[in-house]
Amino acid sequence: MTVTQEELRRRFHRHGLRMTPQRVAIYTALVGTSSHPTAEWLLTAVRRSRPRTSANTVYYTLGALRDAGLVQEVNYGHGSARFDGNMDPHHHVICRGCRRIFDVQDRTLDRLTVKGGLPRQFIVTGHRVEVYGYCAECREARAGRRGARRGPALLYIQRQRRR
Amino acid sequence: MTVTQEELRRRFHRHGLRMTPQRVAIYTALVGTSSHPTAEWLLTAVRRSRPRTSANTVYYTLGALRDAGLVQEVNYGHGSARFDGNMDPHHHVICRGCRRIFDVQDRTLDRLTVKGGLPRQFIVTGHRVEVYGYCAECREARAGRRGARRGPALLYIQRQRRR
DNA sequence: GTATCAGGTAGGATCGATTCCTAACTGTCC
DNA sequence: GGACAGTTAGGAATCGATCCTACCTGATAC
Repeated sequence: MTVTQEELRRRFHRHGLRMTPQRVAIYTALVGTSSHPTAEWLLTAVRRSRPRTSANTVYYTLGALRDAGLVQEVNYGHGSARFDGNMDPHHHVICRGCRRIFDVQDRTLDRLTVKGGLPRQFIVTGHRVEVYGYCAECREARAGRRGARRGPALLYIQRQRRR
Repeated sequence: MTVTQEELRRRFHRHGLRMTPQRVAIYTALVGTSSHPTAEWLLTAVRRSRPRTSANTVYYTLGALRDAGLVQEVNYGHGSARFDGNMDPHHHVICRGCRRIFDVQDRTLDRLTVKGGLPRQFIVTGHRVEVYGYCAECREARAGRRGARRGPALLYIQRQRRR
């Protein structure tokens, strides 16, 4: 997705955010990818055009964009926070192998009914459906070591060794 | 929930886990609460009976229990990982104010159909629904500063009449 | 156009959760 | 009872994220 300079100005202005080269770079990089990048990925991306950008700026900016509702933070544990420039209603499919996050646009998931008891007087502001599994690339790697674990596979993610 | 010594032995043994006092303490503490505690909370709990238990042991044990499928790790970003001794299919309600996590048991949420395109050849192993909002205690604190941000209406859940 | 200044940036220090490393310890099985 | 792989403790190291501070600069008013 691309955003015109004018639309960019409007979005930033609406939330009282200054339009600096760093912010424009960070925001457009984020809106321009569907890869749900980490702050570090964005830092690297931004440094291609502005090598002296600091990590601090990326965190500060992402925080500001998040608070303004221009961007959302999606965390599934396991290391760094991920960010998503797509603010349209959508849910996520997460590969347990490579940890990639894919988008799913599905109207029916946007409207769910909770029958089971919510906590008393709980006000619902939103919800999110996460689908877990294995992408085409990872299913093969997994096919080898089959049967080692059976599981209510749902709801748990194997931690990846940090390298 | 409580677990007999015998059942405990069976569960540990099934996964080739040794039954040490530390592990028993950690596991029973986790199964005995519905508060989705952090590793640190568990460390404090365990140290009441075994003061010399190290943080490392808690992490190591939680990792082992998680990998064995006896426990699940539930992360919603914001600091420490949370753990859940409840392995029955259930979903979570998260208060954006105090960050508490409540359980929701709802059969209909366990069976969702994703119509929107999943990535090609993606194998689904599970899913989870997270409901966000504000608990009774936090809604008041929030009532003051109303209207500052409107949420993306997209993700909303219809609340069904409580039986 | 210039001044003004709150908001933004850089860079280093710090924090906090988690993992790594290593040596000592101990359930479990034979 | 002995052997040994799995565990534990404790400290060091790592890494993402935040804090602190001084400097800088868009945006607005003049």
